[in-house]
Amino acid sequence: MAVVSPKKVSSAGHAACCAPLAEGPLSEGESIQLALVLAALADPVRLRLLSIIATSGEVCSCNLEEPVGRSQSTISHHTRVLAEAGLIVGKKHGRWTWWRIVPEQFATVSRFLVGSKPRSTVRPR
Amino acid sequence: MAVVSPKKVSSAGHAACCAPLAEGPLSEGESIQLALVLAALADPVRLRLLSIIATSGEVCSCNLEEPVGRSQSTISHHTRVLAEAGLIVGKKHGRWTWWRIVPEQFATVSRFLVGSKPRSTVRPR
DNA sequence: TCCTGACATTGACATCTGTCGATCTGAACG
DNA sequence: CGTTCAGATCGACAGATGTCAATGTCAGGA
Repeated sequence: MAVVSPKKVSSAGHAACCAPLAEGPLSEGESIQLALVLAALADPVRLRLLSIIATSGEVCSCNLEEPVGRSQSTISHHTRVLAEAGLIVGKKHGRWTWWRIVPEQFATVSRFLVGSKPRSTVRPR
Repeated sequence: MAVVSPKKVSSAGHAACCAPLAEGPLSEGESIQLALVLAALADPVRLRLLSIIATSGEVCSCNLEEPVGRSQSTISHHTRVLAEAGLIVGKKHGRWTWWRIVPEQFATVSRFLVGSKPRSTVRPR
C-alpha cells in the first residue's frame, strides 16, 4: 500500500464514494479513496476492535486493550486509524473516550464489493 | 499489517468465513483470515485492476498493464495477490491468462461489513 | 494546587509491501 | 529444434506499518 498515506488525509469522510466495482473502471482518485478505508480494515487487531465495538454498541478505550492483548499506545494508534477512515467515532465523557461504529461507512464500502458480476468479454490483443 | 503474510497462506479460499462484525467478537484466527482478503483489496492499483476485470467480464493480463500504468512484473505480482485472496481466478488459453472475478468472495467480505449496527451499551470500568 | 488516571504523541525498530529491471519458463509456430 | 512471446520469478530498494516504552496532556478528585 505504498501510495495510500492515511496521515495525509485526516479523514476519509463518508466519501469512499463512487459506483460498484463492476460499474466501470475506477479512476485513480477513486481507487485511492477506497483503498484508504480498506487499508484501515485490513488489520487483524483493528478488525477485532471493530467487532468488539460493533457488538457492544459503545465502548471506552479502557475496555479494548485486554481483549486484543496490545499495549495502550497501540490501541490508541489503531482507534485513530479507524476514526480517520470514518469507520468509528469517539465521544469524550469526562476522562473516557467512548467509541462507536459508523454504519454508513461500512455500508458504503460494502456497496462497492457487491455487484461485481462479470458482464461482457474482452478478447486479448 | 504485520501479522498477515499472504505468502504463508497460498489461498484464502472462499473461507473468509465467520459472522458479520456485530455478531460478536472475532477470534484471532477469523480476524487474520478476513484481514488477508481485505489487505488484497486495500491497494489502489489492485482496485483498479478489479474494476477493469469486473467491468470487462474476462481480461487477459496483456490488457491490464496499460490502463494502470505499471510494469508487467508489477501487474503479475498484483494478479497473484488477488488470486491468492480468492478474489479472481485465471484460466490459461494458449499463451494468455484470462482473469475473471469470483463474485462469491466479494459477497463474503461484503456480508461482514454490513450488519455492523450498534446494539447494547457497555459501561467503562 | 497537586496528584492520579485515561489517552495521545513521540521515537525507535523490525517487518512488510509496491515497484522495477533482469532473468527464467513454457507454449505456439516455423 | 530454435525462435518468439506471455507471463512468472528473482533481487534490490525506498517507503509504509505495527509494536512498544517513554513521555506529554489534560480533566477530576483529594
